[in-house]
Amino acid sequence: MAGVSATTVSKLINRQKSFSKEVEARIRAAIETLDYRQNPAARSMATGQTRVVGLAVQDLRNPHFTGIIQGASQVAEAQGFGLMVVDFKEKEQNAQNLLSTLALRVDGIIASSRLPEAALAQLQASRKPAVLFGQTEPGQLAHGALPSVRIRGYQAAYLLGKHLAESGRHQVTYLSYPKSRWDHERLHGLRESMPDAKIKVIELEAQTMEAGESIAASAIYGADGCDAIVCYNDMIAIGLLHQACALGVEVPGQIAIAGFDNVPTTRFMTPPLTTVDMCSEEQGEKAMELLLQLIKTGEAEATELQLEPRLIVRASTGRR
Amino acid sequence: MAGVSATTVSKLINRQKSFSKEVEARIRAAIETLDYRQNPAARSMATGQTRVVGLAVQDLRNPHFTGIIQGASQVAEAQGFGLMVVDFKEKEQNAQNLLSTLALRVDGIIASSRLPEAALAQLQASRKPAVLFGQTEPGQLAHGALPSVRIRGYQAAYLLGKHLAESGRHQVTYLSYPKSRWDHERLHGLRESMPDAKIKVIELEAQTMEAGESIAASAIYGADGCDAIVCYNDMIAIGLLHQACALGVEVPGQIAIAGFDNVPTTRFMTPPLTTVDMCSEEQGEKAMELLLQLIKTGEAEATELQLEPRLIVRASTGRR
DNA sequence: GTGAAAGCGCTAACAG
DNA sequence: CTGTTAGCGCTTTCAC
Repeated sequence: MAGVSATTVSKLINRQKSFSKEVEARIRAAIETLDYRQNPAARSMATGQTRVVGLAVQDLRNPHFTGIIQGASQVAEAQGFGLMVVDFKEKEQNAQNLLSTLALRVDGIIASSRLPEAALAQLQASRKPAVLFGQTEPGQLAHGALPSVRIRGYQAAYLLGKHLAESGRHQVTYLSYPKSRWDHERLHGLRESMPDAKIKVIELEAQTMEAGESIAASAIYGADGCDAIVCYNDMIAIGLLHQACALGVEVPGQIAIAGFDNVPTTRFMTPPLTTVDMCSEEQGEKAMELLLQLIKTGEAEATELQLEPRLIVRASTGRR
Repeated sequence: MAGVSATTVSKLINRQKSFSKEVEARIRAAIETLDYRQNPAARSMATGQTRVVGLAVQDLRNPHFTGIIQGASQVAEAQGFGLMVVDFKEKEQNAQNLLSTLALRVDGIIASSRLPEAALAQLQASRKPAVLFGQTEPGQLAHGALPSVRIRGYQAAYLLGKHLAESGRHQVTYLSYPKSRWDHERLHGLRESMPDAKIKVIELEAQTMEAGESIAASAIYGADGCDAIVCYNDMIAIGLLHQACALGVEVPGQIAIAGFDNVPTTRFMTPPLTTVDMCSEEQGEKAMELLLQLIKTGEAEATELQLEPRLIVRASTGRR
């Protein structure tokens, strides 16, 4: 040690008081030469804070969620917080256990509003700072008390539906993923934006490219005169589009195809996929900003942020 | 409290000794009713272990790395370890700071062998258990002392080159990403597998779909009779393929296109992309298994694992 | 402006 | 088999 007590060093590091130039210099020098670093575990025990936040998503493999992680990670890093990521893979059980273990290690949690009800309830009960992200209508979520960054699925679907209607599509099939709490709003928005269209719904078990691929034939040929297929998300749409081409179906000539999320690869499909940007990265950023504010100050200015979905029109829904 | 000392509870929880049925029952009951959970920070301070591991990748947005995270996350979770993810975004500075902060919070680190040299050196010097993943030739890495899960880029490229040669391609362009330490081996393997081909190299600044897209025209028209383009990775290949189609170039009729990594979307491109599977998920799994072994036992059976790349032939390199 | 003492919740070493 | 005694490395009163 070079001259002072541990207390003083602690205060300096945590910017708590002011110091004589001389002492400060001496301490900094010592820190430098000893390459001293705080021990986070000890600090945590003393303060009760970990400077780590948790992020729970339902599927690491979906670029939409990767985008959210990216955004959140950026902000956390800038503010000196670590990030623990958990993928609960749509499993009820999983989610609760993972979340409660996670909660012990972090100062706050960002989680998908699509977590199982029970997990959300538990999260709220835990009294840890927590922010939800994802698609919800104001007041719709049972655990509405949790702060959230939301983006309206209804609105997103409405924009898309209107675009399809204007391009002269009337026989629409919606590839639904009913396991998701976000699914219903998308269908709802679609219906209201296309009052003159006939909308058929096919329910999918999975939200993957493979699911879109294997449902393709029956989706395309299953309804007479089907001229548009809207998918629950871009993953499904990518699989569907691919298989449609393989079947020799013309897109958009015969059928228009669209999804949600604006996953980066959609732009590179042939034809490029029309989609609705759900602001993946921004959701992550805003959620993290809100959470950190909550952690630091105990309160947040706004406890609900709403982002606006943006329709991204590409060739897959062009006029025929 | 219900009857015993803290020590006893600690021992029970950590399965250190055996107990009378009666005491065990009483403790379990108390734990249940109090909903008691260990405080990880306190535990960490006492033991010096955090039960968290760190994972550093260079680009969260590339599904190849997402796959690695996925694999690692799976294994960590199964063994009760948390995972902190860090994306150093190819930035030298970033990597060192992030890594040293990370090191304080975790019991061990899995990192890309493509980290900047300085960061690798620091990692090795830190004496934390660490495992590298990625492409390296045996003994090639300067910091070869670090345990690693490797997959031979040379081999991967060799397989691909041989396939191209057999499909009658002779004028090959390699879209190189020289910033990556993995780049050179790929070119090398390509050259040796295609001794009769003329290989032109174009160096890229980025390893993104956009980079592939914007280089497309000059890559395709820049070399007389170019009949195949191999990309440093699938991201570049996806962008290139897309733009090639947009330019009206026939793939594979006029030009064959291929990449590396076997990113999930490659199968869904039109035409589907030929690529080499670099075992993303398995890399993550194996690396985590190795690391956890290292953490728990201090030693590992094998300190170097080698995975075998698999050539995935798809339509983008079909015969013309 | 600086330091001494106490304690955060746990585990480890040693008794009994 | 169970309890006692000491810390782990930091922050936090509260004096000086």
